[in-house]
Amino acid sequence: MKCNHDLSTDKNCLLQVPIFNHLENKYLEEILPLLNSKKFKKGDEVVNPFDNTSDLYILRSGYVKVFKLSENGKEQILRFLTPGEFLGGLNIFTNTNHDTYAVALEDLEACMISRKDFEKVISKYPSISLEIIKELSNRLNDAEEKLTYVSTSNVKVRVVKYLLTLLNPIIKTDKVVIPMKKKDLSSYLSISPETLSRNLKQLEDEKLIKQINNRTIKLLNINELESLVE
Amino acid sequence: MKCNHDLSTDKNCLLQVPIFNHLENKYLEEILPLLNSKKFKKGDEVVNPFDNTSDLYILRSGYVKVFKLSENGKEQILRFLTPGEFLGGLNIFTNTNHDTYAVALEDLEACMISRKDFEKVISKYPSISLEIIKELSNRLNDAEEKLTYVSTSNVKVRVVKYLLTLLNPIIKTDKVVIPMKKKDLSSYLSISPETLSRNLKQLEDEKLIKQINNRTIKLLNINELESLVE
DNA sequence: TTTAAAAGTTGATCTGGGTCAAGGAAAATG
DNA sequence: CATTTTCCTTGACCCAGATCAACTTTTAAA
Repeated sequence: MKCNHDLSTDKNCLLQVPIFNHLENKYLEEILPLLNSKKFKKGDEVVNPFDNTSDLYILRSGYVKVFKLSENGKEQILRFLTPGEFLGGLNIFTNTNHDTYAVALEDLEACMISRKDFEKVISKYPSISLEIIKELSNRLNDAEEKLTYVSTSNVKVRVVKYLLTLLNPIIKTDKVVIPMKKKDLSSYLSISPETLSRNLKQLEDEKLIKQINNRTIKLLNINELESLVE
Repeated sequence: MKCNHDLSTDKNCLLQVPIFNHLENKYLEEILPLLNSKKFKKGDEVVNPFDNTSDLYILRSGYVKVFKLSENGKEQILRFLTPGEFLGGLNIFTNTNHDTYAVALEDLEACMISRKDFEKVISKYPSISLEIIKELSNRLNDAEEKLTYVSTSNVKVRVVKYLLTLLNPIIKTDKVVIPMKKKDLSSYLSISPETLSRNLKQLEDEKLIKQINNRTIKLLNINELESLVE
């Protein structure tokens, strides 16, 4: 985890990120010196509820899983973060410990800004707050939607719904790639790995999908799949 | 959980509400004229995903349940709002339809501020954004914690955990009052009404609680209850 | 106050999905 | 590269909690 100052890429970081990239160039120049680069290796904890740093990270490259642990030690994956998204914010914003972990799923680079500096930036540029509010609103809705599915829909519906989210709306293809281990996917969907495996097999038996390899799935009948989830 | 404070004026409404009450008096005076009072009868929909108004409501008195409906029509209660909390914000902040409903559980009064006016207020007083960020962060954490419990803990643990949240940390008493219909509680806990009933009975058989009446429960052994949920 | 409707309880029954175990596939490691 | 470790799959089994039905209690309406 080494820190360095590479302003050109830090600037790319700002330009890439929704919470900053709406600002005018001269303002970005002001924020730039406050950023530090930080690298994490696959498996590193980016955030854990026991460290007391309350810095904000902005993901520049890589892939992060965010999860909680229950009292019996089971992992519930809450979301995956991709470049451009921020993490570590919760504890910053509320000053309370939220028992949320974040682990790098691959080597990754992040821009870090300290809590103190971030508070300065926010109060100077209120539009950043609005972007954060927007993002938090969307995360909240996702979480509440997920809670609703888990409590009211059966596993098959949830699996199919997930597969359909993988469809790229631009590139018209019926092949989707699961961007994580199936073990992580099963945690994300709140089911056991065995049940995920069996459900995919059943969908295959019903000629609705074809598992090309471990991560790639061909959707054979998208209309039929869509009608299953509503 | 009724609020006993007199919130009969719009100004009291501002003073009572975390997202505004940190502002100086002179600023409150400025915001005051932008507020409209609005009353709802028990059962009225305060927010529904199909109306296109994106006003913000601040609850002055009464009690609101916020929920989603699944594709099979089942209701998942997400949270209950008490005086001082805001609602309607999601659609304001993100401009997308989040399929969330809010219904008055009793007659209630709210202060309403239009989206346009609220945007003005926010950009003038950035500290309001910070309060909203704080509240959204907490709601997000609650939702994600709930998702974790529902997927990893059994019903008994969730019921006991809920009962313990009803303990008032100030007034030392072992009697708690469930502030809603058991039907709504079971939806909130993501279980069936029958299962809730049976679990409460079982806790009574184990001499851990005593059901005084439909809504009042005496916790007979708080330490033991706490150890059940870790 | 009576009546109707909704909420809550209890018993009987059933099943979706969890758990355990064991073997095969993939991925990390040196 | 070979080897070790982790991941994935499949079968056998089981149980927590849902559902259905009948009855009681509470609440709302008239």
